[in-house]
Amino acid sequence: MVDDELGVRRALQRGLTAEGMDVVTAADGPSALELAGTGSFSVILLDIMLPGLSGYRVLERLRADGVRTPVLLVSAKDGDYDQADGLDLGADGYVVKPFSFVVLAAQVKALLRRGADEGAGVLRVGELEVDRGAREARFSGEPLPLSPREFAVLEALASRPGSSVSKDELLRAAWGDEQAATRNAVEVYVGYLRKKLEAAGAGELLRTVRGHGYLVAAP
Amino acid sequence: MVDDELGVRRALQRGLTAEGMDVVTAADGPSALELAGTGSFSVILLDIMLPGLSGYRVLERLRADGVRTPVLLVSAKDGDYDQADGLDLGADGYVVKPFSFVVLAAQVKALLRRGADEGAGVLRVGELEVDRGAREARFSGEPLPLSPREFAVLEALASRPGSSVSKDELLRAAWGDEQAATRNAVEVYVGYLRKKLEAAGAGELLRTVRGHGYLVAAP
DNA sequence: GGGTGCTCTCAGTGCGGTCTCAGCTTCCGG
DNA sequence: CCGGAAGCTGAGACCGCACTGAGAGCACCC
Repeated sequence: MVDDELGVRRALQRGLTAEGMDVVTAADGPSALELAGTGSFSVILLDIMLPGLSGYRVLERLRADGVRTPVLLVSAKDGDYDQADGLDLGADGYVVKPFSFVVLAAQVKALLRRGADEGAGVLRVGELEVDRGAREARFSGEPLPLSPREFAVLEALASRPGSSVSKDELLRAAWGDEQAATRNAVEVYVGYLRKKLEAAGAGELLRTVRGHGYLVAAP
Repeated sequence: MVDDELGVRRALQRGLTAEGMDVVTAADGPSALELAGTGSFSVILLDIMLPGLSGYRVLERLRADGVRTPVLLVSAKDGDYDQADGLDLGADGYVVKPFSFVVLAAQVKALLRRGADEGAGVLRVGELEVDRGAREARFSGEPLPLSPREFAVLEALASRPGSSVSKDELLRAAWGDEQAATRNAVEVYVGYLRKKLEAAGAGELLRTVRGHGYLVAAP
């Protein structure tokens, strides 16, 4: 957590620690960069109003250095700085001072949760394995050759086993942009996946939830 | 979403709908209270500057009535009203006008996510299970094949077990828009549900409350 | 330049789902 | 016991969803 005011650091450290988090603080941009560069954090809470090196600059440098840690920006009350700018620079959230601690904690938790999901190595659903690191899928040990797009769709589905994922969510997860393709593209790719899954013996793994989307679950 | 300006309502409704949310609007305090009292919302977006009954009062009444739905307050730009007051009254977040839509959506999503965790997955009424994640219903373990509309109706009923739900509320919950269909459609779908429930052995689960609506309760 | 694999759109098909209508049954007050 | 209102239900028309095969466009590789 990066803030130049001692009082803010103390208060937030106490509050977040009470929520079960480990908190490390920094008071200025350079030390924040140094700490963040170690890559050993799950979330960075970054004040924009810092003496010397502003929070924007810190964020910019971090992203330029390839640090992907989620960043929650904290801004001063008056809107001289634009939230959209921060989000464009790669921030994952934005909180305006003075903020409700509950909301702040909720945002941090949401980012933590997301990070925990993304970081996981191998997803398993029944006999199916989705190896996010190797970008490879296997069924009962046998490799399952998938194109990049097919893999992305399967990954999105397998990350929420037993839960239905809508076509719009799949577009967002596997295409990145909801506008990039039509819903029919999703149907086509589910068709491809099914063909390959059935050939591997995974018949009923990928089910249709009519009117909503699809889900993967062990039979 | 409660706001007295038609333009704001339209803009937010379009934007939030594009984010995949179902939005119902109200223009003043009393109708907001009436709608919110049904308890069928995940988040309430509440403008403070309302003619007649202010947002603060609406919030106060809601909490006094035991409505726990998360509330995101929206204030005018100048700080005549204090955020702390709103938070003390039981608000879960605060956004200052003029706000960035991206930020507003992010806050709403954060609240939705939190609510989704709490209200997670499976509603249970006696032997009946309504799995919101998989969009599937089960009775004594056996899957109960339902069409999307049937599922939506059952979900709305099961989310308030033992409590009568009016046909208009069901229209709002399962059709999204009160005008989308007639009340007779509700009767028809309750009929479909009853047929399938009886076939599964769930006889008296779905009862009629003459002159009002329907309710599900364990026998 | 031809070949290959991937992506995505398009148009067509079949079927399940949705919803209205009209007639019927049930309920309840008088 | 009657009549009207509320609720129920079978029939049927319409519609849009899910799926599929064909193929165009594209990048990459010999």
